[in-house]
Amino acid sequence: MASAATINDVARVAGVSIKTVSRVVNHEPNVRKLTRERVQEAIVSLNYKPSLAARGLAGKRSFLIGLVYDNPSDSFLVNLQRGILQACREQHYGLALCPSSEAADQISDLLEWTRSTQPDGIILTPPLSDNHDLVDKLTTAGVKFVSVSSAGTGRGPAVYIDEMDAARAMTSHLIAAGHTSIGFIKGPEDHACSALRYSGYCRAFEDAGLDLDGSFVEHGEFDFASGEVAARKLLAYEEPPTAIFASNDDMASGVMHEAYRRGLSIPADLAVAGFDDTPMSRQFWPGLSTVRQPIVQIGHRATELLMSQISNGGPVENDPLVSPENATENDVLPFELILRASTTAET
Amino acid sequence: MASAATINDVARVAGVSIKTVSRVVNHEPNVRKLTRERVQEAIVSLNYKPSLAARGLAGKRSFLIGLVYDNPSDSFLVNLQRGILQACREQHYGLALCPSSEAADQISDLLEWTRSTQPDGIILTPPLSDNHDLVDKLTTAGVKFVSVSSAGTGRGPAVYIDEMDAARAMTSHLIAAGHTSIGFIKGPEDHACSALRYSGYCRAFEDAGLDLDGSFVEHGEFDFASGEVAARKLLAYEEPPTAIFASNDDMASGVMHEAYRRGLSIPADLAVAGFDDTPMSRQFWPGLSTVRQPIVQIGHRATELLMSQISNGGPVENDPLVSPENATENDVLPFELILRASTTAET
DNA sequence: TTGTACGCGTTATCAC
DNA sequence: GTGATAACGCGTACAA
Repeated sequence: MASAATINDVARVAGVSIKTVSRVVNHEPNVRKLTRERVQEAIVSLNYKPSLAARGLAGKRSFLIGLVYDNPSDSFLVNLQRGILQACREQHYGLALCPSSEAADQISDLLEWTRSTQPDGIILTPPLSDNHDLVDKLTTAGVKFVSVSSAGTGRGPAVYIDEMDAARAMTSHLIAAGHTSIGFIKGPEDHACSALRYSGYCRAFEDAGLDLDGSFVEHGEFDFASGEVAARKLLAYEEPPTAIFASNDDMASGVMHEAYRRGLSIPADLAVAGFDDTPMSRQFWPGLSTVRQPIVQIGHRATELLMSQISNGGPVENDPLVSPENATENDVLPFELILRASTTAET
Repeated sequence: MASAATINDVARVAGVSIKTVSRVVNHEPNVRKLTRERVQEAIVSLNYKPSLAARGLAGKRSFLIGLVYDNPSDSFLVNLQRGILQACREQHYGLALCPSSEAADQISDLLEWTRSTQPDGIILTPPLSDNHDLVDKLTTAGVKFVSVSSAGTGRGPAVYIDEMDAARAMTSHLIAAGHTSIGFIKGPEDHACSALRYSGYCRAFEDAGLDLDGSFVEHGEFDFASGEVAARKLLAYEEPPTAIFASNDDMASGVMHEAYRRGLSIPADLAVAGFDDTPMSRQFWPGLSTVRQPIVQIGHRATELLMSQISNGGPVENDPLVSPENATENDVLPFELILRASTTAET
């Protein structure tokens, strides 16, 4: 194939200097309308595309952002990627993936990756975004980032939902349905959302003036197997709970499995609720009540925040003039309670 | 932060020329062991990482490969990425994502993407890999690629499983379990695997000397909703099939939903089988019998093939000297029949 | 408003 | 075996 056209070719065809072409390509001012049009014609006719590599070398930007993750659920990762890629396409950016290596030193690995790939910024997902040590090191290393995290720890920009409120809403729904004995399955400690979801569960009990029976709380690892194990414990009580709220859908599916194994019927004998609204939750029988996070939007918004950080040369400052009370309010996106048959009589 | 060390810094510290450093970094010959060690020490002490951008500019390679996809299932995409990233890490390559745009002209969009991102090669997934027009244009454009596809169309290297044989095996399993009336739900036409899986289903009937009742074949779109619709039709017959083989798990979950809605019990009243072994299939009640593709390995292998294509400067030739009969045999990976409770009496 | 000259960090071509 | 030096394609001073 003919080697691709360069900026020089465009300049020659348009009869201008490469600098002018550069101006047009980068939408800089100080170019006459006529000249701009001539250049644009040349660009089209030559099918010219700027080389990312050259731009990265010459300029300071690589036009690449990184997505860093550590073993998230499939649908979370895919939907996040969807939102990010959508925003990237709008801004003519590329996305490079950086799955955090399993055993090794995650922090230095990530730092090395940023040094060789040189993304203009990165998006951090839980539980990495909840790792203060990591976040601090990124900051001192001058790496721009945005967290997708439930922990508004004030350590840089973040996009998230109100996990506490979401868990409270789901628990309240169960209480409103008549349940007073509700089991809860917590997530792993290194996820900030685990504690938040748990506190939402507790809050709902307080709201309703109910006593919290601590023995109905089990610990899980956000996966199917740990949900099964936790359910086994919860259902072994003499007077087991009549509802179980697992703090994510995978664990909830484990609960359902265990319930069916014991011949229980859902929701008649046991109501089950999850969190995340994975595609699975709709496909189960009965459909699983759950909390939907707008993950695609979260990815999109996080990317936008990252972009503005990149162009401004620093973290987005809260602008007290614009929104005196809570300048980062936009970063908290709304969740949605999805009620299906696993907690309600009707289909 | 201190600006990152460059090849010049390394050269200075090691007391050699930059070319020698380059030789060491790229594992080229013609460097004395002693020199090599000195350079490596300098690299470590300076924490030097070559700049991808500069390499891309100077050399012809970008050290980036692209993954092109069009709306695959979450778990397929994630697992494929896993395998690809694993291989990428081994070869010090980066992965860039190219989700094929929805409505617009997929082919020219993809071509433009390759021209601006300049990956050293791309990995094509179904149904794009089954699109002859696309594949031809990539070939004439000189873009190196590997297909992840069931269609060994001879249009370039591909990695896949024997879809026909897999579907035949699953169908045979159902027949062996005593079913003679088995419904089948096909996938969309633009996926090459759809026809292959269907022919496997037919083959199994021939193998068993059974008559094929064509009226038990429905069409689906590889999603939950179309599985429900197809099941509704199949189960509406006066003498409905006693088993349904949906050609992917999402459709199978729709079948299970519809079965439960009608008060049928699985597998007693209706056996259900799927294809893909998505995580979901394990989490359903009862567990869904399905076919497991080694997707992670497929991604890994496809990346390896792409890499060798990149270094050899052309598609991997079949080497008749090494494997006279079938030089591309390695590219057909084994599938695995996963039998769970949805088709068998035992749990 | 436009153009010139230089540098970004690496690879590649030759000499030595 | 090793080392100067010229590309690679583009951004950015600074000059015009």
